[in-house]
Amino acid sequence: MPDHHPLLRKLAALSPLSVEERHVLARVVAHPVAIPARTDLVRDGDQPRGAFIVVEGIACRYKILLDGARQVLAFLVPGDFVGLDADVVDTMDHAVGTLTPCCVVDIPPLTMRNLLDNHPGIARALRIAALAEAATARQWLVNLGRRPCEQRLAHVLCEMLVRLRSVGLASAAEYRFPLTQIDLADATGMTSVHVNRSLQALRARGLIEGQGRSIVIRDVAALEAVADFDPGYLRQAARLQPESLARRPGLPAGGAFRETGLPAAT
Amino acid sequence: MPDHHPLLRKLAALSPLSVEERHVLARVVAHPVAIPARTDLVRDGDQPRGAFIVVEGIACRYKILLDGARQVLAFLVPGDFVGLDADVVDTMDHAVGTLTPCCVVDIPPLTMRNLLDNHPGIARALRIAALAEAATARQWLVNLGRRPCEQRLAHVLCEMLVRLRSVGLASAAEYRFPLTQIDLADATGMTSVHVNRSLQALRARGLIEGQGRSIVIRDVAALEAVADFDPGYLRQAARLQPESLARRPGLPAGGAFRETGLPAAT
DNA sequence: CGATCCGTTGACATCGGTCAACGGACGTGG
DNA sequence: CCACGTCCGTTGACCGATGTCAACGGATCG
Repeated sequence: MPDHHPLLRKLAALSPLSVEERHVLARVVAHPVAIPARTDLVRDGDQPRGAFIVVEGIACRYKILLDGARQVLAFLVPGDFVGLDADVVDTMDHAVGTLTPCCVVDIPPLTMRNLLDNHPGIARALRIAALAEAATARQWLVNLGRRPCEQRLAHVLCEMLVRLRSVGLASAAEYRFPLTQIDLADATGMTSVHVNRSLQALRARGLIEGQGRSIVIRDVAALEAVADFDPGYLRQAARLQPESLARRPGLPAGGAFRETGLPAAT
Repeated sequence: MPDHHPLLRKLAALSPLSVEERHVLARVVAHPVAIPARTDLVRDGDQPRGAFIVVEGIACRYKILLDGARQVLAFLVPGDFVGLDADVVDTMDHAVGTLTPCCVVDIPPLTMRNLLDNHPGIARALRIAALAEAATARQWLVNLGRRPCEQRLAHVLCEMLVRLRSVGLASAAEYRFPLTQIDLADATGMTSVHVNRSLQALRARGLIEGQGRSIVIRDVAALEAVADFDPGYLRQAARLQPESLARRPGLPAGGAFRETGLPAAT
């Protein structure tokens, strides 16, 4: 049973799967559909019908503002799952669309029910995957809110390296990343012009190579340092975090949040 | 059975609760603990132990960067629940702390299990609440990535109006909001100086009143228009969304994402 | 062979950040 | 009760990062 399907790789890394569960997943994933680039998979305002898995290519969650600006909310790479909660969501608050040509597997609601109800290992793995996606969204909030542009880009590139590597689509420091600079801009809250210049700056610093279509990271450690990147949020593994100070530093010590044991009140 | 407890109000609005479930919740929530302002409830890197509910005051999820900058990821208001997934999260990737003095109810893991396993209505409501929180995070991504500062503030103020109103803590257009301009800045990716000026600009436009400690929205509709605010993401109700265009407008029509039926492949 | 779309570059504008100062509110300790 | 320290809101002057506008060339595709 070859384990190189991205979904299997990803889920198995999150929670142990029984042999049977692997077979079930392999069957679910057997018949992908090809979707051209720049095609909506789910539209904003839709009522979702079932779920799907990205098997090849890169897609994204996104929103369009009134003035037409687009914000990319998350990248979806092979192995990523959309629609875990389709059963309780009555209206999508964002869209999902392909950025490159993709292969996608559709999962009808009944299949979904079966996966969740009869295969606890799969259910658990999918839940953890959803938590990792939420953690990624938090990282992006930090990225957009508090990091200068060059660092934002570096962070996204680091994240994609780790995520693609975890499904076997990147080597130690290199991967194909056939996105437009416009796509990158919409993910990082920048302008495509400025993405271009910031990318050049990263190249000039010797941190990356490649002309956008594929990325080579010259010095992974250095890029992660620049980006303040900690891959911990992508796995669900223990790791060490810096002290959680309450206020920005530089302020007198009194500003730090105190700790609370939250004495149980029941 | 008075329904004015924020948690009950909130959950009952999301999913119908049986009388018994209301009683169970009322009991869970019976003994809140007072926590001073600026105190961590959960630290970044912690292993979460159980969950808790904010019953009074305002708290937040946040992260501290290497350079000490803080990004607020979400506000937590009375009725908000933290730690639904404590059973599968081994390490917190962010902290949770109070911004004002709060009352909080601690929920030990066993109580949690009981709620989720034996009270489907509660389980469902909590799940929907978690989805609403995720939707809010997406709104914030849009806010940080694509909106100018004044609009960001307006959006946050609109959001808080709706959220506080839904738990009975705001009138039609007015609520107490005892946050620091620094807190607001850390939530909107701005500087406190600029928050100050932007707030003044909103006041000058006649959109809001009040000196920060409490907010009066002069013209709710106008503020929502400025903010491009659609409250749909906070409830889980049907609503209409603008067309989901793929590319920014102004570009030739060809750029729009096509739609896909995703022909089921099983 | 023409349309597009994308990456690239330059000149320029501006939003929002930085730095610094000050006053008021509040709390604390003498 | 007063004096002091701290934190917060406010303002001004200044600056820099990033957006805007515009142009151009190469690649791709029909």
